[in-house]
Amino acid sequence: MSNNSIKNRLDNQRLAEAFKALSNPNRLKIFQQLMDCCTPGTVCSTEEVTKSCVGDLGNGLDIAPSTLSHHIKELSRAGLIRMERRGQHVDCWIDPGILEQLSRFFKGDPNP
Amino acid sequence: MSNNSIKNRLDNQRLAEAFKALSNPNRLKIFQQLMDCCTPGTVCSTEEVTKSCVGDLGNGLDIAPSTLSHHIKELSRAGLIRMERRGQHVDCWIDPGILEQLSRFFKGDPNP
DNA sequence: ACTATATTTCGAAACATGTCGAATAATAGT
DNA sequence: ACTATTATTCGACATGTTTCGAAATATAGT
Repeated sequence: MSNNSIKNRLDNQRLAEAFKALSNPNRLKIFQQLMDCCTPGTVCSTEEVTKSCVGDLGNGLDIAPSTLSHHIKELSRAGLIRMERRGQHVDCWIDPGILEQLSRFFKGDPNP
Repeated sequence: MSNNSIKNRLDNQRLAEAFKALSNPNRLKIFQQLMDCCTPGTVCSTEEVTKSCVGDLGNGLDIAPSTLSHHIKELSRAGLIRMERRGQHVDCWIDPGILEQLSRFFKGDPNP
């Protein structure tokens, strides 16, 4: 079976990694915060808000900065979010397309 | 935000557990097999097929029966699948509604 | 009762994860 | 250069997960 025929399709391994990234309550909260504040492909901080996404995403989580950094890196390695340095800060946003792909997986679509 | 806080934490917890259940490649394969063979709410084995779902779900996974049993229990504890004994076998099927709920989560719909 | 098949429970070993604090790097503004 | 802010890396420790094999349980058919 050529289950990799379509490039955009998430195979078993990549899917499992995405779910693993979301399996930690703190990481899931970070992801949800990004879902709330960022439309896919758009950087979280607008022009007038110069705060860093990384720092902001720790609000209400009660974890050390090193732990926050680690979680965000995990989300990035799993392909769920993107990050880019912007001065002192590092902006984060949800990978464009990943929400659609994961949503379709649970619909049982043969072409996620 | 005060009563939402508790509600969100519970939702967050339950969601994280669902994703954790799907974070293991073998468990994900089991779940996908159930997605393929079972429509939600319908027992996998039809009248003429008297095979057990639990035993069948181990096909092609190369894991010990005890490991398979453990994984299926995890999927059940996470609320992703249902199981019921039927004679010697234990039938498994996907929890009706869970696919819709998870699909909607990634669409950002405000839905329990 | 005995046997065969299907599934679960238990104990254990190897490995992975979440978390922290301390140290380090990157950048901006004095 | 110095300092402040932000974010990352590192080492460490406690806890959790994956997996197995052996033993136990459940059920059906003889």
